[in-house]
Amino acid sequence: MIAEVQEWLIEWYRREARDLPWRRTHDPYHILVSEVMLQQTQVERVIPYYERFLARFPTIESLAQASPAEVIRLWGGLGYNRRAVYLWRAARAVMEQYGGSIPKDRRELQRLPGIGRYTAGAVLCFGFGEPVAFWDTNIARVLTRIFLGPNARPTSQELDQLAERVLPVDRAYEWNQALMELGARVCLARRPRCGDCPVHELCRSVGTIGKPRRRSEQFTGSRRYYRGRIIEALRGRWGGMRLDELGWAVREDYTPAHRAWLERLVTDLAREGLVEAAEERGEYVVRLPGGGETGDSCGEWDERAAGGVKVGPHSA
DNA sequence: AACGCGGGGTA
DNA sequence: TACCCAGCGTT
Repeated sequence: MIAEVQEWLIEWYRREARDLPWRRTHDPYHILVSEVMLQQTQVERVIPYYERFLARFPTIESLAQASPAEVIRLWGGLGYNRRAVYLWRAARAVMEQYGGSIPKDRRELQRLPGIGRYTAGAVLCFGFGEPVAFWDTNIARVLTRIFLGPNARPTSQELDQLAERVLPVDRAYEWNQALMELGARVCLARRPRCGDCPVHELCRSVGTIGKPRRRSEQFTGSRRYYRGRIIEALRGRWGGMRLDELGWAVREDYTPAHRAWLERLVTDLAREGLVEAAEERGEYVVRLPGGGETGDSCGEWDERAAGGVKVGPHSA
């Protein structure tokens, strides 16, 4: 049963696989960039960002030498901006701790910022060609449906064991890619297209329907929305912005009465390394980290020279 | 275990 | 409008 699923699914993948740019490389750095971008983000949206990012930062060293501000700017529109900071920090860490070579070890990979269980496994398998088992939401759904049935609710550990048990160690790359390809195009969460599935004859869930999603909350006007607006406003401002100026840029009805609200957002963003808040000439100025006149266009950005996260006075 | 984190495409 | 989406870090 397992061997048949492996055979049919991989055969289907060889015939049907989309020609995605990260499937044309085994460079661990390129794979890492693609996997971080693909976290919670659709394939079609990632493709142009992936191409642009690697055109600007073809090596992990070039990424490590950039300012976080430039990486955040290049990330603009992709969403989850913290990923840009994590990726940049990971590049710095690889340069400093591993001499520029991404570690070929699961635990060491998972110590890097922004790299969790899934991404570490994907880098090992797709970058280094290691026969490792791992799972994301797609793989979890596909494996659960095929091998456990429509009512199964496996724990994380059970999914680890299942993925491990059904992994064909001599064809791990194609197997893992095939599972994700099937999950993305056929074995859909809500409406699986079992008629198009290469393993529907073997699947324990064939013909069943996915469970309804939980309602997504309102985005416009949310905290997330304004965080995104703040980063977007700062992307076009190399000199930074005064706090009130930033307030006007992110909401039409801004008044100084909103200042405490805005300060809270800015200090949280600063703590996460997405912005830099500093007092300059008596003004409270916010900018992307390392994006000021001191860094960016000329040479390597130095974290120590920037002095880490600064937060200006809370009084007027 | 629960929560916060973006954004654009599509029905 | 509401729904969808190759996770991770924090609490």
